[in-house]
Amino acid sequence: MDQAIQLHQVASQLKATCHKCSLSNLCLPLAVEENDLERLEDIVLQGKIFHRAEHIFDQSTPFKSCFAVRSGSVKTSIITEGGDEQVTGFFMPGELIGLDSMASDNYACTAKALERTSVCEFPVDKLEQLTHKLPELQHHMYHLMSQEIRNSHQLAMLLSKNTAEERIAALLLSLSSRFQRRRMSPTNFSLPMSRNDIANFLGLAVETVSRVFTRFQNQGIIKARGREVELLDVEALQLVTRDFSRQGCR
Amino acid sequence: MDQAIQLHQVASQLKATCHKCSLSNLCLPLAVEENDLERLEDIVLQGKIFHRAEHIFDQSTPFKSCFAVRSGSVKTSIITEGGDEQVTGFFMPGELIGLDSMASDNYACTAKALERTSVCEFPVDKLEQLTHKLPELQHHMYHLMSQEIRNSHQLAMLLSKNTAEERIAALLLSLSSRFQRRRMSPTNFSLPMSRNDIANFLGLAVETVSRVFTRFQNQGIIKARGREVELLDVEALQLVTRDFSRQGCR
DNA sequence: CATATGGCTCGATATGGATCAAATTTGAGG
DNA sequence: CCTCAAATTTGATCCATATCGAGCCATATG
Repeated sequence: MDQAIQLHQVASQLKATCHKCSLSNLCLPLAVEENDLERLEDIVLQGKIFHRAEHIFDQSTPFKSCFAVRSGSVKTSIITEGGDEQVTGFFMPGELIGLDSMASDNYACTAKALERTSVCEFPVDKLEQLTHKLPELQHHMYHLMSQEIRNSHQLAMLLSKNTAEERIAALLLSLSSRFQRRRMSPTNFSLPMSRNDIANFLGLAVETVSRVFTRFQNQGIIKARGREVELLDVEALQLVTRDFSRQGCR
Repeated sequence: MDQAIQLHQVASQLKATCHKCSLSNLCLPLAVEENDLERLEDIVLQGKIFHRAEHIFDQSTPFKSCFAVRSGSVKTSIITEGGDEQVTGFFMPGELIGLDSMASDNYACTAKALERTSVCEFPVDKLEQLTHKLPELQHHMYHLMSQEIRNSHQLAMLLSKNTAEERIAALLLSLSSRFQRRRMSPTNFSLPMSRNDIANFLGLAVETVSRVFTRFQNQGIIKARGREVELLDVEALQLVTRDFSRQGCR
């Protein structure tokens, strides 16, 4: 086959289709007028696939792009000089990764696919140029970053004031509402991350996470078999989290 | 005196002078070309004074402005439905408050002056318009917000993985470097916040904070009389924080 | 098939820091 | 200088969770 034609086909495949994306109501396009969408599509590198455990980017390598999750899920974490890992977030479809890196030349964390995951890449230089032209998009970026700060504060609060049960209930409810946002079952889903990741993220020992899961199960609040979770009594979970707002924590 | 003249004088006093501000190398003007500074000055309401314990803004009231600290210091905190307070940050001269509120119509937290404090007010609607015109300023805003996310992650890390001693050492070092940035003594300063605020911020009991202070003192690492602190052995402090980076945590 | 490996769970024990109670210091008014 | 309230410190006890040890299951490997 003619190589030029082949290249053209590849280009067409890569050619973005934010228009058609089912996540456009969550992701960046949300902010953009229909007729400006093409401009966003011009800069995005769409549909990159990563397999389980593959790195989307690595801490301390040159910061180039933000990434939106299209399908699958991603874990971000910081590796300290001591070699400890701290999970800083879990990202689901429609959510944007890399906002914590815009303050420096290098990525502030490592992003790893938790399963087969498809992402859209937004090169920051182009993204910044574009937000400069589209005030709505700029506003949306501020919005997303601000939300990220708030999530992070909520997490800090969870870590500093709440018990193991409260933390885990909060995480389950957060995941639940994020599944719901994507029109999936809010009570019946499969956790993309291991108990280890949960423990690390919530500042607990794996054993504690495990124990709380079984305790919840014995109380009839959830049903859990491995990563498959069913929330049997959402109100009870909300009660456990007490004054902890549902949308908090990531 | 003629009222018109009087008003004019007030206006002149309020008229911004980012040009002359000694903090312009920390604050927003940093990003702005000399000849664009006037435009920033046009939108800023400069030199508002708040006394100790006065609120600069309140959680859940309409979000209007970000504030830069000019002198003094500010504490931000979230009040949960249960009535608990969670301190989310301490802000020193040159630092910007309110970035966590840009995602919503209301302030996400309450900002309270810890002492007699002067702030510059940046109405967000105008600030956004201006960042739209000045790409450098937009970039700087991204930078600041990203830094805030990172600080918040660092705090979460501190809260989830580190001991009481490590947390307090990290806070002292953070304050130290922030004083240094303002060309003040990095080893001899007075804490703007109470032991209670420190405890709340670091997720500890007041008693624990107190005990760690005396322990550090007995070890000859610091000297503390009330809020006056002298860091006698910075290296020892850094050693305590282990793998915790100095600029982290706020 | 046997063995290794990683993820998860369970029980027993240890401990850092919370909590409770009380003494001491500091600071603002009068 | 005195008084009262608030902030800080100190001491004694308690508890949630880490830690250690071990077993179990599923999947991967030689």
